[in-house]
Amino acid sequence: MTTISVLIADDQHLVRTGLRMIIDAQPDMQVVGEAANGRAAVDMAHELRPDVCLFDVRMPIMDGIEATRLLAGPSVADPMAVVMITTFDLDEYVFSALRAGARGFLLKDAGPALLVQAIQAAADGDALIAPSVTVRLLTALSVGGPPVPAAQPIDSLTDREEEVLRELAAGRTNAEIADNLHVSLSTAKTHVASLMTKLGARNRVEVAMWAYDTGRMRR
Amino acid sequence: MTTISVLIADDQHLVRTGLRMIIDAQPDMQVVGEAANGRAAVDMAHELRPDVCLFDVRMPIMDGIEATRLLAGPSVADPMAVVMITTFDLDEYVFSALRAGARGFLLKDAGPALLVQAIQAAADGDALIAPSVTVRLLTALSVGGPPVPAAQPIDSLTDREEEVLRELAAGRTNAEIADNLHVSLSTAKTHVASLMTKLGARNRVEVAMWAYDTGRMRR
DNA sequence: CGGGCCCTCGTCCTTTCGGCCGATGCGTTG
DNA sequence: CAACGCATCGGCCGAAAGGACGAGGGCCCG
Repeated sequence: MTTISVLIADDQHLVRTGLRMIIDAQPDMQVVGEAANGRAAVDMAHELRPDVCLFDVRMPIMDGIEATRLLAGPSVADPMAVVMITTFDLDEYVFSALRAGARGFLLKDAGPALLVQAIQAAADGDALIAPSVTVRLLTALSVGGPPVPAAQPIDSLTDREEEVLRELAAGRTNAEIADNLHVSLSTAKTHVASLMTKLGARNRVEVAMWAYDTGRMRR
Repeated sequence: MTTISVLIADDQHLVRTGLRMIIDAQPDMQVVGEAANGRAAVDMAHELRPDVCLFDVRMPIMDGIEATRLLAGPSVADPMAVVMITTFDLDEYVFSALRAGARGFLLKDAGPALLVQAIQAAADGDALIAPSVTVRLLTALSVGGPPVPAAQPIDSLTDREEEVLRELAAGRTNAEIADNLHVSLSTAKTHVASLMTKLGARNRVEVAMWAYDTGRMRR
């Protein structure tokens, strides 16, 4: 029996610690690293070469999906085993995660036992998906249409856009955003417009929702 | 040295387990119960009488604020020590939580050490608030106006308003809401207006945020 | 049966949003 | 240096949102 090394990436310190304690409590598993964002997670994964990566979907700087793509994507030579965790069970995430090469997909309301099983499965080269998620998968597959909705990478946001996004998601008007960021109303509107375009949102509410879902909101 | 008994309430299983492991790892603390929503938390608190309650703000059925009010509110004979945890550090929460009688307020990205300290403080009859939250508190207090924004219990929403709220928080426009609920644009606008009034929101984005924060949105 | 709450719908008006242009400057990169 | 991305700003326009009203009908409760 070999010990399974695990790398954790989640932007919430308490969550990381909780996951670590659950995993370290397993006799054959050990957490070898923690990262607070996707960028750091990718770097650490390259350095530590853990048996399994445990990534949260929503993380600042780089989200878990993108990190997974870089570590286990189709074009990666030596793909790693990545298990994704998310608070939200939105379809988009499941598909994106699996497309990105994830070997597992769990919801945060899963039990510790399922987490351990998922890690074990990923280490074995298998994959475990939360039952509730699987149902959605199968439903989507059986409904027909393209097996999996086309991927939309979402252009990465510029620094300024991230700032505007936070303001917007706090319920600020364009005028308030302009004031807070010390720019003209025109500029604020320009940034908001490009946000909507990049995210494919139809209005600012959708942008705000996206900010919440992907963890871009200060929390 | 007496052992501090702790009741945990969070709707996410993994988070509960993580918190439990952190707390149980302390020599003088022990988790005596877990609840997945506010209603259950209040019941369990009455039954178990823990030294400290650790509540998440966002929970289904009944949120952590309301649960805190029932256990530690001004009108409670024998108030309990409640520490609140939240992903979001929106001002509304801080004030609401403290008004509801909370003895602590932490962000989920706090470290385990801070969590332990906060529980210890609450058990001692003290209170610990996350530094980053404290800053906001002091700022709000120094800005002037009423020391703490007047408590607004938030009139309970009508059934129809709840429906409109869900539509709105999904990013729908007034016209779309009207169509989906089979009412006129005027009616949809009326409901949205009353939602904003009741929630004290300045625009629909704030309403949508509130829907997310209070767990009214699917997640 | 009156009063209150809710849902419904309407009008009028102002503000904000969102789209669509073009333009300047300033770095970085090839 | 040229090209490009990014941030900044402006104007214009129609659509949407939001505020302030009034008003009718249904339903329940005292």
